[in-house]
Amino acid sequence: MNADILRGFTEAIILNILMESDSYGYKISRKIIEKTDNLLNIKDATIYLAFKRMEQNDLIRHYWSDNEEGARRKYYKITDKGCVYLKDKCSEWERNKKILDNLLGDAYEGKI
Amino acid sequence: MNADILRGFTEAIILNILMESDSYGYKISRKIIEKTDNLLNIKDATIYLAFKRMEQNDLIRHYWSDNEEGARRKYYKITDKGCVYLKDKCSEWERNKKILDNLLGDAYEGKI
DNA sequence: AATTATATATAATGTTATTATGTATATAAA
DNA sequence: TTTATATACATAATAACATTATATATAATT
Repeated sequence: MNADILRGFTEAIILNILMESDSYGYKISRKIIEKTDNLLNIKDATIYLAFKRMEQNDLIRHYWSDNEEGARRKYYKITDKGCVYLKDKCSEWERNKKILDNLLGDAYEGKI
Repeated sequence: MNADILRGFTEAIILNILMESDSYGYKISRKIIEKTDNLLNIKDATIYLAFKRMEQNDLIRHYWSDNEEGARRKYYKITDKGCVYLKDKCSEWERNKKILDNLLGDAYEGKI
């Protein structure tokens, strides 16, 4: 389960989930596993580090849930700046897909 | 020109070029620029570091060109192991493309 | 009572790309 | 003829980010 190709896109993945609804670390972690049918498992630490970076850059903001039962949850909400960032990252992904398809696609076929 | 998405795929890009013919650092660097219409410029140092790693892992082997005129050139040739590695990386790319398309594709549309 | 699931957080480590820097030759421009 | 540019290789220092390891804490299950 090598997530190295997704390097630099962890934040966009998280932000896209936050577009659906506010959420928190543990739930996002589970959601990624579920959405990718267990093919991608972004580690907890990776997510919390991404939260930190994103909040510093004002892409997200947090609030604590006030539910008495259960462990406390730190919810995150995407900001306007976060929306713009996500949009840009989606464009970047489309562009990069074409580039890498082009660089990996032609010479290889049929030669092995 | 952010090449961060290509992290981990520099070697595959180089190997794919070496599938066409043996080549050397400077030429490969130019070829990537040409092939991507100047959208991707992998730095010299990145290529030479990749050469080093790949030769240590027996994915490529070098020989010096014997041309008297012009600066000397260190040619690289892909090995059988390199071919297998490239094949695996291409599969990984196809897999990761689906994963990231899935993670970026659905919630975003029409919401901004 | 012990284990598992839920939940957050940080330090240490590893990998890889970039920048900066250095060497050297050949060709084109001034 | 001197200078700049293109060709060609190489390494050290830096930066970014993902993972592993580790720590804490509560709730639910066995």
